[in-house]
Amino acid sequence: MPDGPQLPGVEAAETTDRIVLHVDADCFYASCERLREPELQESPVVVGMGYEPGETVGAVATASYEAREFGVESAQAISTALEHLPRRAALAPEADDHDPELEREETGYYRPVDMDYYESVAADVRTILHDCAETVREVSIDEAYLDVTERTAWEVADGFARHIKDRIRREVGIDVSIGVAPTMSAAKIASDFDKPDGLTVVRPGEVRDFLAPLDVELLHGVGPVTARELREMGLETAAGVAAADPDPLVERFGERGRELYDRARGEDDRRVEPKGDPKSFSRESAFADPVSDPEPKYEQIETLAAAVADRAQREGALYRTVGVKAVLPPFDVNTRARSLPGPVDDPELVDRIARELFAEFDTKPVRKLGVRVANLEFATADQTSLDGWECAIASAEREQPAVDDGDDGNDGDDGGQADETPPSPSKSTRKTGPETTAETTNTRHETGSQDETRPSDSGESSADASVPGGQTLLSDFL
DNA sequence: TCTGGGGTCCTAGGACCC
DNA sequence: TCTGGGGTCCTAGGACCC
Repeated sequence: MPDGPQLPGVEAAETTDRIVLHVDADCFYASCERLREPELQESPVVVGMGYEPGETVGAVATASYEAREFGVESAQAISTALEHLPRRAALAPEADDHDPELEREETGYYRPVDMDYYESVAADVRTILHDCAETVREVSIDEAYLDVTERTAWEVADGFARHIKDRIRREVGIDVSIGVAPTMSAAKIASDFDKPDGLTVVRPGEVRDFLAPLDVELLHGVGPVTARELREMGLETAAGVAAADPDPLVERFGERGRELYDRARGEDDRRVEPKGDPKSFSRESAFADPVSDPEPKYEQIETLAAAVADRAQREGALYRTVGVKAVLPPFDVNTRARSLPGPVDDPELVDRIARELFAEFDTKPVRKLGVRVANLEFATADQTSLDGWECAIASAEREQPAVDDGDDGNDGDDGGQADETPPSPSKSTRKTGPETTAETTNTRHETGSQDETRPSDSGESSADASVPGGQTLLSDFL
């Protein structure tokens, strides 16, 4: 995004170097666990899912630096992590057989993920960050960009960053690493440069030299696939990319190639902006072993659909698209989605559509399932005033439903959604919600398109669908 | 790394509209 | 009726990030 609206002659002011901080908590989940269990302070700590007895699927969410020395890494499978670092509790009962000294050194503590608690810690950190900057962009629970141009100057930027680190340690009790640079991308890399408890300042004019020796995969947005391709092009470091001919990069990677080239040269004119509303909500879960039987899979779908719908409801979001994900062995990711004519808040409909979309996989072995809602709309403050007439529309619909049907019917599935009559959200929970929505959609399918506009959706899935316990389901909707 | 969960963005092709 | 061009929306998949 460019710099926003500019009047002629104002550009000069806009080129002033920003002072951007990237603040990144060190092994955040593990730090949180230590916060409430100070005994864990010096020991290896692993936070993850799937360590509970009987669980076999799961992965490491965060490993403390002590644990990393044993080879435990983020995203590592639980089984691998346990090989590297047995859990302490598991060894304790046999303490007599072991050298206590050894135990202390070669075992670690495991704690299950507790997002609610980490959220509360993150909120405390956020308060401090907002206190220290004009603009804060929260990237994730443990990471944020700050624009502090108005709060400090380059000459004292390291002291300013030090102050933030100290405040967070003193008032919250965790360590963060901070990168300071004139651009977001350089600040991000700088915060990683000296982890943990790091502070790296890259001043204007130093960015390209700072980046030059770094491996390409350290550039934000370069993962294993892109790194390999870059190497095949003979580009190993940021300096290599920066000195390369940009044309082949753009040819190979499209827009990303251009971005890569710019970033490697230290060019990045993005401004720190607050994060907007979320774009989607999803829930997924894996089976210990691939499941072929439809029954348990539909049970999972139901659970996930309910969780997603509930989340959207709690966040005050309406959604227009419902999707599912089915991961088949070995790791074949399939997604299916369907959009509705208008935004809804309708848990039953989420469940219904998810089941239908999933039908084509219901007899296949599946290792993982997901349900998602997207195309979100959030009621904003000024929209709450619309609630009144939304209700009015809703009741008008009840009296003369034909109006809505006719309207929806003639514009097909796409195009024209944006400027058509405001879709009336079906305000869930009430029994009438799902029915209204289903009817609307139904009508659209039957009369809206005389020729099948989405054969794969409506046609096939209904044909071979055998939805357990749901004989009303399909007839209702299709 | 044989692979958990929650996200974002980009791309390509099809359908549709004018 | 073989057939242009611009634009948008939708779906599916992929790469990436934490």
